[in-house]
Parts: sequence; C-alpha cells; structure tokens
Amino acid sequence: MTEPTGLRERNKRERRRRLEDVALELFERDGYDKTTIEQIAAGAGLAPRTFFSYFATKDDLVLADYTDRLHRILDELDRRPTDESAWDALRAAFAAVAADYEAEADRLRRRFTIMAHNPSVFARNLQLQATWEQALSEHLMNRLGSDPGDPTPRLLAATALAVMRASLQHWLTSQQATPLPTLVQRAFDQLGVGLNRIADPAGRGSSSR
Amino acid sequence: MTEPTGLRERNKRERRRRLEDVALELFERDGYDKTTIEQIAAGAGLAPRTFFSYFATKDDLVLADYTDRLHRILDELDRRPTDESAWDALRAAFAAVAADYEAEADRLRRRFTIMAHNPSVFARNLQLQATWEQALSEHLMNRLGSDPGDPTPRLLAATALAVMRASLQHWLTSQQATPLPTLVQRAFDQLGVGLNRIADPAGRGSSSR
DNA sequence: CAGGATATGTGCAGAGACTGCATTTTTGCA
DNA sequence: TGCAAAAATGCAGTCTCTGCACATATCCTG
Repeated sequence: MTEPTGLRERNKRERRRRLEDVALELFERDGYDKTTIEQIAAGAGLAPRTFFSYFATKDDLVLADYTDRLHRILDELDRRPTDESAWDALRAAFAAVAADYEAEADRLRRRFTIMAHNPSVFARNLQLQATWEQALSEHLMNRLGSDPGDPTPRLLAATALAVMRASLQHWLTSQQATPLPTLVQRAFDQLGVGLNRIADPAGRGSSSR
Repeated sequence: MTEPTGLRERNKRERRRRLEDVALELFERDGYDKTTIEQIAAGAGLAPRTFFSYFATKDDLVLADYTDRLHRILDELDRRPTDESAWDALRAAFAAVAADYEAEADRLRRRFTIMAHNPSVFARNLQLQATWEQALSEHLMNRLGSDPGDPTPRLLAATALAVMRASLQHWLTSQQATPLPTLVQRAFDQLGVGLNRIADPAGRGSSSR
C-alpha cells in the first residue's frame, strides 16, 4: 500500500518527525539563529552529521511538507472536469487546499512567525513556491493544450499562487476572521473575468459570474 | 547635487562596481559556488574582510541594484494621474520600467543564468521581490485609500509582480522575440477586466466595500 | 536462522561564509 | 600640516554543510 516496508521506513519517519518537533520548539524558544544543528540533533537523539541525511539544510526543517502540498494541489486540479475553464479549476483546487489549511492554522502561524523573522527561511519558502509555479505551469500547459512558447500557463500559475499567498497572509494576520476558502474564492473572483476569457478551453466565456 | 562628497564617495562607488564586475566574471567562468569571496576580493584588490562592508552576503553581489529598481517603479506609479484606475496605473508603470529592462537585456540574461543555476541567489531574488510586494502594497493602499485590513492592495501588488515576473521570464527565454513592454502590457490586459472593476477609484464597480 | 547485501548512522577533517573586535591606513578638513 | 572621522584590514572564532571512511542496523535469501 502506502507502506513500502516495515521497520526501516518507520524509524526514518519517526526520526524525521522528531527532528522537526525538536527544532520547532527550539526555534520558538531561543530563536532560529541561536539554535544550532548540533542542539537539534542532540534533542532528537541523533548525531549532528545525521541531521543532513534527513534535511538538506536548516531552512528545510521549517518547510518539511511542502512537496506534499504541491501534489495535493495538482491532484485537486486533475479532479476538476476538463470542460471547466482553467481559472475556475484553479479556483476550485486552491479553495479545496485552503480548506486543509484551516485545520492546521496553528502550525501555519508558528511557521509564519519564524519566516517573518528569518529571511533565509522566508527565502526558502519563496523558492519552493517557485517550484510550484513551474509545476503548476506545466500542468496547465497540458490542460490547455497550449504550446511551450505560450506564456499564458505561466501567467495563470503565477497569478493563482499570488492570490493564494495574499489570501493566506491576510488570513493569518487577521486572526482567521474569515474562513480561508472564502477569502481565496473571493480573490479568485476578483480577477476572474479577464482570465476566464483567455483560459476557457471551449472558448465560450461563461463560467464564474 | 546628488554627490554628497568627493573622493571618498567616488572611491566607494568605484570599488563596489569593481567587486561586482570581478564577481560576475568569475561566476560565469568558474561557477558561483566555486568562486570564493577571497578570490573576488583579491580580484578587486581588496582584503577579504572588506568585502563585507560592501555587500552583506555573496548573493547580494548579483542583485546589487534592486532597490533602485523598486524606487523606479514607485516613482513611475506616482507619476500616473490619480483618476486612473490602480490597475491601469500599474500597467503603465510596469511597462515603463520594462522599457528600461530592454536596454540591459544582456546583463539581465547573465543574472538570469546565474540565478537559474544557484538556488540561493534565486531565493534571494525572490526575497527582494517580496519586499517590493510589501512596498507596492502599501503604496497602493494609499492610492486607493483603503484601510489596512483590506487585502485588495496586496492582491494587486502580488498579481502585478507575478505578471512582471512571468513576462520577464518569457521574454528572456524567447530570445526577446517580442519587446518586453508589449509582453507586459498584453499580460496586464489579459487580467485587466476583473481588476479594473475592483481597483477603480471612481468606485463605479463597488470597490472593497 | 545464518550471513551477506544494503541502507543508515556516525566520527573526522575541512572548506567557506560571515561576525566581532582591535588596529592600521586613508581621506577630509580646519 | 595635523587631527578626527571613515574605511580597510587582520585575526580569531562560529556555524553550516560536504566528502569520506567506517560502524551498525535492517533486510532478505537460502
């Protein structure tokens, strides 16, 4: 199934999670910069050298599950009917993912705080988002059947991610006053009219409205 | 005028530029990672320690004039008539800046290459763009007279930058087939219908409440 | 269940970015 | 010219991250 093997994998996962937990705690207590990898490894009962076989960099500790998230979005996008306009599909996919975020508002806020105080982590976050943009963009290229030279998919991807980011930020700083999916959908709608026109596969510009 | 003093400032500028030049050259010849700060400093006739009084990090070397660019955008934005919709103003401002970019396509391409191969530089680039987003967002808040809780300015800023980034990338990878300002304006137009509705100061489209 | 194949953990040595501090050199100016 | 501010430099040290050799744990096959 989703379990390739037994003990070995289990331990690996276990240690990885332990490293994350210890790190988050130390980061919050002493600050990101003041926390050394040596301390983190010690806290997780591992040798410093071993840390780097779990995380490539210290930054990655904070953003461990990003790849999962990306796959989540792409899956959600695949689940949308093909006759739906790309923009509407993005809207729905991001709203669905936004719902996931609701469940872990706390964890997100902790990260957000660390990121806000640590340029390198923040930068790493953006960098990961850029890989999302790339992946999303390719995905949309297929969906739209556009050729590689067409900037439209990239534009759509970049815009959708910008919407998500802006919504997320607003949501976190506003103490989650409005549900995130609502914010996301609202933002998508604000931009929707123009984009539906260009991203509707059937060409009949009638979708969100 | 803009010259606070004579020789001292002059030398400082000189050395800064020399560091940049040497660095770019070495980066291209030996690769970013293989080039040490010691080498760069030596090439510019300075002590290694001195490097850090000119650039905070190695990354910054590649992205030296970013702050200037930001100011350029904000100035251009200020120059737009106040009865113009925010989106149209952004369109015009970015198109104007895009024209600047045309003049230095070569330099941009060199940077682009370095960034494409070096995650940390790329990340730093994104990080700087995030500060732009912040600044732009505040600027727009004033222009629109919206209150701090309104996500619209941030959404506008994020989207505009996404447009610029996507256009720039497309422009560089397509060998500058189409003039950048044209690409930028076209992309803005693709998104424009929905955004004009919300970002029109005249308020015809029931702005953000 | 033995025992080799393989994955994983660990210690060591070291490169290289970056910092704080004390000191020297350069430049601006009275 | 000579003094004060600014800039350059040297030095010691911290920390992240890497390569390599070796130890240990896990798995799998016979």
